Amino acid sequence: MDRAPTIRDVASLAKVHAATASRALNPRTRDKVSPRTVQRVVEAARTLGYAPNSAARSLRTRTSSVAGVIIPDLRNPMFPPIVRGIEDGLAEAGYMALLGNTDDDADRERELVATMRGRQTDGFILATSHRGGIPLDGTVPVVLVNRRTDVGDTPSVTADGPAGVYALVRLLHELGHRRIGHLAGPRDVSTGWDRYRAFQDAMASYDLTGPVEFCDFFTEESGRLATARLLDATPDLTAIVASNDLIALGCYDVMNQRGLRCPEDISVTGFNEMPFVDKQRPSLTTVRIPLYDLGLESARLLLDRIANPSGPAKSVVLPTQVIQRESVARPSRR
Amino acid sequence: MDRAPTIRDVASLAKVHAATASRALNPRTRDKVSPRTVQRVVEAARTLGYAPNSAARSLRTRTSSVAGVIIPDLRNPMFPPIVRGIEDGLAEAGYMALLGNTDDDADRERELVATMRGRQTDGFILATSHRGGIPLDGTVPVVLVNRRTDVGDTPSVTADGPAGVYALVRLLHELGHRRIGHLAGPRDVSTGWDRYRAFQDAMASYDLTGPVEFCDFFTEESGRLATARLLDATPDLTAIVASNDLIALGCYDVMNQRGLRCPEDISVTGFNEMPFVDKQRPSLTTVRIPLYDLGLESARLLLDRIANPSGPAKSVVLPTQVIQRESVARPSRR
DNA sequence: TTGTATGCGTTATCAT
DNA sequence: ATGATAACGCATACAA
Repeated sequence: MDRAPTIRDVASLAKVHAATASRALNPRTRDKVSPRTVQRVVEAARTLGYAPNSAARSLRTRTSSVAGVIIPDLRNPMFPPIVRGIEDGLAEAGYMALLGNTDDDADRERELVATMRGRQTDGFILATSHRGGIPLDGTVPVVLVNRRTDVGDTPSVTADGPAGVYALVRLLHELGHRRIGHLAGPRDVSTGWDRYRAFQDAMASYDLTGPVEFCDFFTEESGRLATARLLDATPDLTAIVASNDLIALGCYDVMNQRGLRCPEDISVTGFNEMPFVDKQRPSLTTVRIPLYDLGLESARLLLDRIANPSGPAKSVVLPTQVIQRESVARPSRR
Repeated sequence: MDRAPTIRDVASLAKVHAATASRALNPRTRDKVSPRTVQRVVEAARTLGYAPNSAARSLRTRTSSVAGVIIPDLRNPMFPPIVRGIEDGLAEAGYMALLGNTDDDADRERELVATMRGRQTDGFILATSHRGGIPLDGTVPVVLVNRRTDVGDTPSVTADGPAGVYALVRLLHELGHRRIGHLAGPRDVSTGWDRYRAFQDAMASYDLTGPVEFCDFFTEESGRLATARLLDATPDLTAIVASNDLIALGCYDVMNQRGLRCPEDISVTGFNEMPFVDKQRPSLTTVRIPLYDLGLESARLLLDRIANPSGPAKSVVLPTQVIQRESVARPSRR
């Protein structure tokens, strides 16, 4: 278990000075070295199996080729595809991801950011969900994925949720539904809030208004509670637009408990196609969000920000797609 | 955008030398400094918002408090809970995880390991699945999670798959099934192979033998292909034990296509409870594997190995639990 | 084009 | 108990 070769070992094998070896090995400075020397150094590096010590490099250059990725909880099925996209995007530039889960705890988030900054993270991708400010002071590049802040000075990559909501409401309207309710997401989460507003707008465009109940969280349990309130307040609904799939599944549960059939009695739609919702009973109509691409684009945007920190704070919006399944049908007389 | 405070800033604020500040801030050397000095230094660090520069620390100590975690694909629902457990386990010791996906490509795996080693990774947790050797030379601590190698000199954390298979076969036998088939996982994956052997053993213990078809991958598509072969070869089966849930879902598909009902015609069991299989049609009987705990224990085991590299190569086996649902029933006359 | 010198921030060793 | 000093490996400004 002898020590790993350093650049001095490479240099002495190539019979040059360490500085020259460094220049020869770095693509950016390679043109300042004669081709023959480059050749010798590269050869020496290969035979020794040299790999640069990234700690030393980080210390010297103040960069690490590592990005911090902070999400609420990897077990939420939204995030694995996003994170995978992020990693693939970062890998395109030789970057790696340092992953942290906050469990939606703002203190934990601040703590993670601090720890990661101590680890020389070159930038952050935040997928945490609150609409409030971000725990960063603008001295380090940040990209938001699947969320925006209200003050729009942070680059973000989001899906066009409102367009998806419009499409769902249009679908239900075309099927003949007029009494449509909404199970909204938390008010302080940008995606939930955007969908709520889009729902109101879409309904208004058909000269309708619909009852709304807000969920405290994007969970089945919150969905159950809100569904109960919604059905108690407005028993004659024929369709329910849920702010995401988990809430829709909670809605399924309450409907089952109450002996209401889907879609015969009430049509239900979700949002954010989750794995296996096509195999639910009934299979769930939902909106597919290009999660992997959201991650991929956010990584590219971050790399762009790192390379060019003072550029404009671009935002990227990706299209969504309605996936119609068994959970919606024409309303029946009730 | 002024520079982050260094330990010298902390030291000068606390009116001590940098070396003393270092000792005061490091829990391991804190007892070599007078309590009053520790107090002053800690206070100074807090007021400055000091966070140690981990690149400098790594360079000096040759450790990074970072572990490499290598998995096939985060989008496989097995892995998010495992990775989350790993991260929580690592966090207990101030470690973070550097995550890499191999897509089951051995070259990619080697490449990732090399890159991560260059980043001063203190150890590795491998969740990749092949039974062959690992791409590491024994100079760096490694723990396998949810897999074993055939040469048992690498510490591992696995679930007791064979016990789960036994329990499933016993359940089916008690319900009255005698013609039970197995959709086995890939031969070169330890979990699949172990379950295959456990199936044979369990069947033999009831003086039965059952037809087996191997899947090339743990996917729905592989499950569909193998199910078709199994049913073609042995049409009179009353129960099918699938090597995991995805394969079982593929089995559902083929049964649907062929007009076979589950469980009326054939009972089906999965393995590795995946999210939402309780909401499938019919809800799937499966074996729950403590994925989060698998990750947590593997992190602890790795930390143990890092602290004590020459100790024995412990392996941890965690219990599994059968979750009985609608997909199994007494066999009907056919 | 190449060599020399220096410092990034931390901690281990030695001296006080 | 604390201070002084050096070294980890690399990249760069400057000199040659």
